[in-house]
Amino acid sequence: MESLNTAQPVRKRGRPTEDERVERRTQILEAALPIFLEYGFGDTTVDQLAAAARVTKRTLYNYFGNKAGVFTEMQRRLASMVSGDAPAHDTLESLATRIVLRLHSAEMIGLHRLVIAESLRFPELARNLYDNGDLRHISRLADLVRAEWGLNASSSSAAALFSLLLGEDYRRRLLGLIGPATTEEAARHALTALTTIGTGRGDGSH
Amino acid sequence: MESLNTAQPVRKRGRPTEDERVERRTQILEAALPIFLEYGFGDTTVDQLAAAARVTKRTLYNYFGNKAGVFTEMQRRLASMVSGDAPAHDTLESLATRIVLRLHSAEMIGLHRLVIAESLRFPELARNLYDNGDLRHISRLADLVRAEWGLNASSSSAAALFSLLLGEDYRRRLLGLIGPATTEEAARHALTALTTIGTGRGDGSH
DNA sequence: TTTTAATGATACGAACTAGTATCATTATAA
DNA sequence: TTATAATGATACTAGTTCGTATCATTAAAA
Repeated sequence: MESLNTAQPVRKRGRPTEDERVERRTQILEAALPIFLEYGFGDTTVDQLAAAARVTKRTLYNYFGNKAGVFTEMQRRLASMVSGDAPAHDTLESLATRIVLRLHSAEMIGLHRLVIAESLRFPELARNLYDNGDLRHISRLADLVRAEWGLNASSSSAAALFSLLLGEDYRRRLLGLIGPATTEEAARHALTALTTIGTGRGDGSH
Repeated sequence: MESLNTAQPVRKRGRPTEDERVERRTQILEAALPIFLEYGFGDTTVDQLAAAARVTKRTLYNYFGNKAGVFTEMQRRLASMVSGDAPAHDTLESLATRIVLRLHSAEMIGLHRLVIAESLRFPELARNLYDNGDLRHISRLADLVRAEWGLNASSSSAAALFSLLLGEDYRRRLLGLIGPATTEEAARHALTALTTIGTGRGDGSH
């Protein structure tokens, strides 16, 4: 069921330098990510991983020991991916919009689905996603909530706001019922959530 | 070395009546549920299912054709499980508490985790969970929101309320980071969510 | 130059698994 | 009573997959 040789750019053979080793390492991990995202851990075969990275299984086992080794190594590279980079200047609305756009993207939905599915087998993966994802987002939201709404807005506002930024649409996307969010949808969604938390009643009125 | 059999209640052999057939059918499906919840679809073997149901593979294939047949048949029995039965008289607070207690239980978290993991392979399962779960909960919440808060509270209030009833704790449970909710935690959680939506700011103050 | 570590290509073994087949058995249906 | 459908118990087939092994090859290291 796998496509056979489609003009592979044959790799050189001999002994690699140290730089080439680290480069190949990242190359394998980057190739593994979309495979795991699509097939999950159990239904991804080592042959798939090797083929995607244009590497033989021999090399793959040489670098990572086994399949779980590739998986757990990959997750360490995801910290920056799940948290995203924070612009210096940000308003609550722009931050909320960026969070929605990010968490409702196809890549992040796929990643979350994978991590949830494998959370019992790979607890570190779940912990990593939560600490570097949710917690950082909530922390940044809390800073801006205090800055824009004053100190009487307790820290639980940020957590509630984050839950609304996910909302039903996020659940629908996790379940594969709808596609990723557009920029416009994300902005509208963020604004609605802000209004709901800021004024109550959640009817989006002003 | 007599028998490895640990006192299995050996089943009778001959031809079963129609009643016995339906009974055995449900018996197999009920036994399959916890297995699928624990191991997922891919890592559950047919031998496991047969052993759990105290039935031979022969019988299992006779009833359900194949492994996916057991899985998809099982999901039809989950409609009532995911929606729950609705008491005639309910206040918004009691309904919210019951929803939290239900959705944050170990069984429901396991089910959701499974459905999310297999949502791409079994889209019907995801659709079933969402329609019979989320949508019904939101609908019931919307009725009571209108009844207790008046008609000016739009229907989006119910969806936002539902998102808060899930909240960060639900995410933590999906990721296996914390255990199921106690009755007290559920009641407190529900009250906080109601206050957040009802008054805004989400600080739980009155 | 010589040695050696790493690789490509490929084959292989061990284990597991879905699904089928065989045969005796037994209770239901005719 | 007799024929038959369904089962238990178990073995089996065919396919898949993880991980290892073999051998030639090549470039870095000594």
